[in-house]
Amino acid sequence: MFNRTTLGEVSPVLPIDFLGPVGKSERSPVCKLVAPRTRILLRDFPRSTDFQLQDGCIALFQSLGDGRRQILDILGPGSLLGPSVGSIAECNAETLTFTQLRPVAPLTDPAIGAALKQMLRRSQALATLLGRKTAQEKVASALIDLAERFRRPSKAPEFQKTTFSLYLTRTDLADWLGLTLETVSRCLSRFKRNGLITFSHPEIITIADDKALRLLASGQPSLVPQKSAPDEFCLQSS
Amino acid sequence: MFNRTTLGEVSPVLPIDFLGPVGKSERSPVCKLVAPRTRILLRDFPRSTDFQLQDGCIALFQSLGDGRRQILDILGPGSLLGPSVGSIAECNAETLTFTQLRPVAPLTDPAIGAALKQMLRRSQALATLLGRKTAQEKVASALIDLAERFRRPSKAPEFQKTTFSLYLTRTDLADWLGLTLETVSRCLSRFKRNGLITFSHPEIITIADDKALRLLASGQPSLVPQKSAPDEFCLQSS
DNA sequence: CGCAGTCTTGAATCTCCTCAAAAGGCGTGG
DNA sequence: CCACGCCTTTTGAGGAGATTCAAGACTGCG
Repeated sequence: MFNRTTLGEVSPVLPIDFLGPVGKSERSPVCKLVAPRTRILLRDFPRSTDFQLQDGCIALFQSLGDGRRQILDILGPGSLLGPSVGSIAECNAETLTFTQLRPVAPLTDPAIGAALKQMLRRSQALATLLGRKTAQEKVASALIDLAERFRRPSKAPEFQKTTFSLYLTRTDLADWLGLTLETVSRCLSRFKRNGLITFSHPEIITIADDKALRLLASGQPSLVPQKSAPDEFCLQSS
Repeated sequence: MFNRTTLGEVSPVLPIDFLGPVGKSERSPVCKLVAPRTRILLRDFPRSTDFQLQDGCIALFQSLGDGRRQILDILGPGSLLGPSVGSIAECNAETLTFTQLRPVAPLTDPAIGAALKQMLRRSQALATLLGRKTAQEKVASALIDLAERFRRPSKAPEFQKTTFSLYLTRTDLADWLGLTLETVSRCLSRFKRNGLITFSHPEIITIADDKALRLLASGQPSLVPQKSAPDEFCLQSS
């Protein structure tokens, strides 16, 4: 039935809200719980169904022959994963924490298109980050992105400093941002020193100065190119 | 009718095989010929039709506020451009040479999905290039990609060295590969010195040693990540 | 308590960038 | 035809940012 290792398919450790045991023969579309650092195989399963991340975090990545790794995206709750949208490129996926995957009904074409557009937009933003941002800007951008998607319900609703759990290690961040783990660590330390963020545990980050951090992130790609703007052409059918 | 500048909509200079004049009131789906370095507006035209590149070359790019630019893809003959697939992200487009755009009938959803997947695959490959390849590897990768897509019918079919016209300037290459124009120029000079490529005009490149160049390009992303491979999980519904 | 893992920090190195000048191509005009 | 200006490309020298190498600190776990 499985032509790949099935280890880790169902994690030995279950969180409280686990929906119930999953057996091979079961048909009901219950969530699968996957342990941290589990490789998810995207290729060679054209007949597999798609999944949606219920909870947790997954890294999509490509590897170069000599071990260099580039994380292409960090998937959070809501993200889709599967042959319709995920097995597109020559890439692997790995869970970064306990992750719940919910099987979803076959997607309609428009839904697939929408999901693909979302992934493409993020991929393009990553390319701009990788090609044209400095280390500081990269790390700031990453923190803002992660904070928005993995924000924790703040226990003290008064001050509203965003806190989130950084499922990525320094190495993961480095592989995502095209840096080394030392550079990432140095940037984070610097941000901490300068009061942009705070953390006592290395993996629980609090945004202390959201405005300054966003400024440092060098903003999203600007829509009005500063370069010489010669002729313009409206993309319109005759 | 046009709420943007129409300059450059129809180039004043026509190549021999131009299909005929294009008038504003014309309905027939004839090719549009666009002059080099013409900005093509992708946003704000949701009702516009899609186009297919008949001939020529277009750069898709994003700009950062301070003028930094990242080229996200180089489109060649066959590539689609338009609201269905092109106006996705916050990006602009610019022709790099005389370019013919052919209006196409509204795409079916599966066709849009296929086009998006193709774009996503290329975008992810670019991210890996930007994040994890050295300058030399980047330039070598770019040359191989361009050679495959813009190869010229070789006049001497005997030796079969691939020659292609490099529609990109050194600056364009730099903005695509996350480098500076000087670094690009130095890499090209080095490749020339080492016999990997030849060129007398800076924009007509001949691949002299395809094998060595591909080796230098550090290959396509490897499918078997070298990193610690812990558990694996087959993406399959119960 | 001690070990293994990750993270932090420092010093030296290197790749790539910045600044600068010179070379080459191309069109214009004398 | 050649001189001139403009633009892109090439090449060099120096410098900055990120990497590499290495040591030490912190955390969790047996």
